[in-house]
Order: sequence, then structure tokens, then C-alpha cells
Amino acid sequence: MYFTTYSTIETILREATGEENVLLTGGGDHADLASTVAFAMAKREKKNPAALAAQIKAAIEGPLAEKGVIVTTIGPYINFVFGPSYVASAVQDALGEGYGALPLRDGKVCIEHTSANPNGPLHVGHIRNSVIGDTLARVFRKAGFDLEVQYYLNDMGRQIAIVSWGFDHLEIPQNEGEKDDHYVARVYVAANRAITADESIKAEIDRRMGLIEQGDPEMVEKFRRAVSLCAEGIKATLARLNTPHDRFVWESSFVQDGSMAAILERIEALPEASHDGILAVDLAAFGFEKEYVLRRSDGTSVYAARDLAYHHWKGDHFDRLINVLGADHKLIGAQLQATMELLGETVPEIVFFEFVSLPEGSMSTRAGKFVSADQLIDEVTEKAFDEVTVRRPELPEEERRSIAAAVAVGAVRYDIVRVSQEKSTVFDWKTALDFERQSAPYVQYSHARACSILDKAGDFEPAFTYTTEAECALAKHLGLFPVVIRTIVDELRPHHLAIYARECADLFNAFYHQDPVLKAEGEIRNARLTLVKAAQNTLKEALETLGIDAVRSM
RNA sequence: GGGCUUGUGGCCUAGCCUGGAUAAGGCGUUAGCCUCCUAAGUUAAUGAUCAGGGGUUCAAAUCCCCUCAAGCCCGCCA
Repeated sequence: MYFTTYSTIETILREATGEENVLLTGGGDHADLASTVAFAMAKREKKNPAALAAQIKAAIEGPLAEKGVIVTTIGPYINFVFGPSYVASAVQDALGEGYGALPLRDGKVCIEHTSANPNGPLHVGHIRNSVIGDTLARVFRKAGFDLEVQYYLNDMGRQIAIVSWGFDHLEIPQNEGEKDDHYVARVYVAANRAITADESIKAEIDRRMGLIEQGDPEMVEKFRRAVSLCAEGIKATLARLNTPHDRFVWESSFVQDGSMAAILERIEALPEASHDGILAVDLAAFGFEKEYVLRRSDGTSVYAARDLAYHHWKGDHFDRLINVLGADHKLIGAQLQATMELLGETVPEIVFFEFVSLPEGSMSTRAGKFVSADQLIDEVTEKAFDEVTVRRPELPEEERRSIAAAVAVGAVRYDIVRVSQEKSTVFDWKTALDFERQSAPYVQYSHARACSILDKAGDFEPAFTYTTEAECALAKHLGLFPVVIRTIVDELRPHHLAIYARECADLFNAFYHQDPVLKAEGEIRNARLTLVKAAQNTLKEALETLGIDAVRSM
């Protein structure tokens, strides 16, 4: 409804002013939409902007009144207030199943996210990637895209060589009940310590790197075992977070099937290639000082070479590629994009997010200095269970556990996704365990509250007449959900959805406190119940698009 | 040294790309609200030189330049 109303206003304003850009902005407290076009025209025509605004208003208020939009002016500002017919349509729309969905689009999209190295468990830095990536994926699906989500598994890197060496030489037993990925991290940390103590081990790591590239069966098996062990643990964590992948792509497959060799051959033929004993690409034309090295002097390939082959493969299968990467990958990501462009390949779009650090400094798997995602979820779940037990002691334990799990995962995801991705953050236990106002539990609670009212109401006849301020503000905001979905797809900034969901909850709570629903009578009761249903449906859709369970009771 | 990103009340965050009407929330602090649809809620009070300086503009938190501060990157690691 918003889209059509917006374009109606835009068209009529264009006709009346002859301006291509009619400068529509949000109306703030004054209106639902406003135009500052009178300022621009006044400047050019050297006229009084307020007088122009009045003239424009006179020309457009008739046609817009027919469409249910009220036009007013305050000085040079032309304000548009959406009337009762808009409000009714917005509520009507918001009742629909799968509300927020946009029409299907052509083309296949691939989103790659998380792709953490399988040398330990996901930590609170990695899951910023997972949550941003998964939320984007959910939004893209809602926006009508055919989508596949991938995890690129770096299974032949140096750190895997180190892990495999650790398994062979350090004889570190797995602890009772220890998750596989946590076990792998302990081996990795210990192996790194051994290397620091004894430099000669490095030669053995290099030897393993050479063997893996040649496809030596024994070494392939050693690497595969270590990587699988870790990857299964990572998958379990991803499942707890509601951030599933459609496909895990193993880096080594591009070496084995010859596609990496093929793309390196194409690069060798490029005028930008440099063969100084190594293979590298000169990207000076793109503003990069350093060459992009793809093959070492000993003939082995570096990560970037496999990454090019992976992206070539993705380009063959998808029309649009989106990668979610940490800010530390900005340079290498831009080099990848430039090289793909040189090759005439599909250039991936990259969503970068800034770092999550600990109060004492940045995280490091190698140093064993990190807060794991599992530990975070465990502790938040425990806290959530205590909170549920205090509030709802009458519920059976199983139900309290289930609510606590939904609240905990929601809290973790929401805290991550609500902050825009270009801001670096510092992880803090106190904040993580705080279910205060701007959190998932707050939004979930509003949804549960709406469910409770609907349960008590029984059957009612839908009605769409709204008069109070709280009713109209809520109804209009519900109407914005599809706009938010489109904005996120355009900007690749999922935090908008977190903000939107919270605003819906704010407005629902304001309505709840100002306008009685069950105690109202007749048409007012029916209209308010209809609005509660619309709010409940929108909150549910928004929460689910955030990957958060919309529990009916908490 | 070069590049990228960030800097908004005591603390955290939105707004910045697409300039416009009194800078929006939360936490904290203070004082209230459950014989009333779930108080994980809500009302009010408190609190901002939008890092600093300059510029563009009728209009700057928003655009441009400089300075300062923080984080990240600049490897034949990933």
C-alpha cells in the first residue's frame, strides 16, 4: 500500500510542479510524507517558497483527496497525511500470510557467510558474520529472490596443516563431553605453542602444505579428518543460532578438479600477470600498491588462487554473488573483485562488518583468546531460564526450557544485528545477559502479549475503522514492513529490520496501554482486535525474518 | 608512512549514502503506575558545543577539506 501511495503522490507532485525530483522525505511529527520541493523552486525562480508551497498545495489537494491523502502546508513544507482509507488498507495488508514478501524476482543469488577456518569453534566475532549473513538471506528470500547460502570451508590452509601436525605428534586426548570443534582448537593452540618453542617444526608444516596440494592420499585423509571433526562442531553451533547453510563448499575441491589450475592459466595470459618466479597480478590500475600473489615460488598456490576458482564456479551457477566478510578482509576482498573484473567474471558484492573485540583486546583462536559462541549461548540460555522461572513458575519445566532457548538465541542474534555493521563493538557479558528494553525479548514479549489478547478474544468480525492516535500510528507503521524489506535488499544493511521490529513493538505497547481492546465494544472492539492481529502477524514475520522464534507465550 | 572504517547526553545505539521543520530510542539516576487485555511492560523528570576547526548552501549530525582519537589492513598466512 505504501508503495502505491508514495508513487501516486510523486506523480501528482511532478505534474503540478514540472520538477523531475520532487524531494519527498519523511514527514516526521508533521506528516507521513513531506516535500521540500518549494525550496528548490523558490531558489531558481526567485520567489517566496511558502507562497509556492501554497500554490502547489492548491493544485494537488483535489486529486490527492480523491486518493485519501490530505495535503497541508507549514511555511514552505508541503505535508501529506495518509487518511483512513490508507490506514485500513495497511492493516488489511498486514493480516496476510507471509506479510512483507515482495514479488518474485528473476535470477539466482548466492550468499556466502561465516566461512570461518575449521581450526576451532565459532567465537563471538564469527557469529556477527553468521547473523548478518543469515538475516540478509532471510530478507532476500522474503524479497522474492531464489537464494542459496554457502559456507566456504578452508580445508587446505596452513592452520589445518598445523592442526593435523598436532593430532599426529601431541597426543592430546579429547575431554569427556568436549565438543569436537573445541577439541580441535585445543590441539591447534598447543601445536602453535610447540611451533613457537621449536622453529624446526615449520619445515614439517611446509612439507604437509606441499603434500596436500599434490593430493597425497594420506595427507588428504589427515586434513579431511581434522576438518570434518571441526566442521561438524561448527554446524552444531550454526544450528543453535538458526543460521543454516544450504551447502558447504570445500576449498580443496577446486584444486582436485583442476579448476584452480585452469583459472591460473587464464591469469598467466593476462597482461597484468607477473611471473617473477611466482604468479601474481599487478592491480596498480585499481589503485593497489602490492601485487596480488596467487602462486608461491615453490609452486604451491595460496588461498587467493583457490578463492578465484571458487568465485568462478559461483559465477557459473548464480547471477548475483554476495559475500559477508570481516573488515580485515577488505583489501583481499577488493583484490578479488578487481581480478574477477579483469577476467570478465561475475564480480561478487561484499558486505563488510567491523570487528568484535573483548574488553582486553582482539580475539585470537591461535592464542586461545576468545569467547566461544557455544559458551555465550549456554550462559544466555541459563540466564533466560532463570528469568522465565521467576516470571512463569507455573509452567512445566519443559515449556520454560523451550521459551528460554527461544529467548536466548533471539537475544544473542538481536544484540548483534541491531548495530550497523560498520561499527566495531566490544563484547561485554553484562550487556549480553541483559534482556532490557531494546532487545529481542522485548519484541518477543510484545508478540506474546498480542497472542494472549487474541486467545482471550475468541471469534470476531474484522473491522478497519481507526481514530485514536495510537491506533493510527501503529497501523501506519505496520504498513512499512515491505518498505523495510526492500531497503535492506537495496542497501545490504540488515540492522534496519532490528530497528523496525523494535519500533513496531514500541507502538504496539503504546496502543496496548492507551486503548483497551477486550473491554471495548462493538465495532471499536472488532477494529482493535483486527489491529492486534495485524500487529501480531507483522511482529511474527519480522521476528522470523530476523531468525528469532516468535513464541506465543513467555 | 599509506589505505579503509568509526567518533552523536555519564554509557550504548538510530539518524548520515538520497541536506530541510524542536537531533530519536535504550541503559543509568530520580519520582510514579499491577482489585485494569502477561510489569521481559509503562508514565514523567534528568541529561547533547552531533570529536575539533574550516568550507559549500536559503538550510549541515548529514556533503567537501584539514586536524585529533580509536579499530582494522598494508604476508610467497588465511
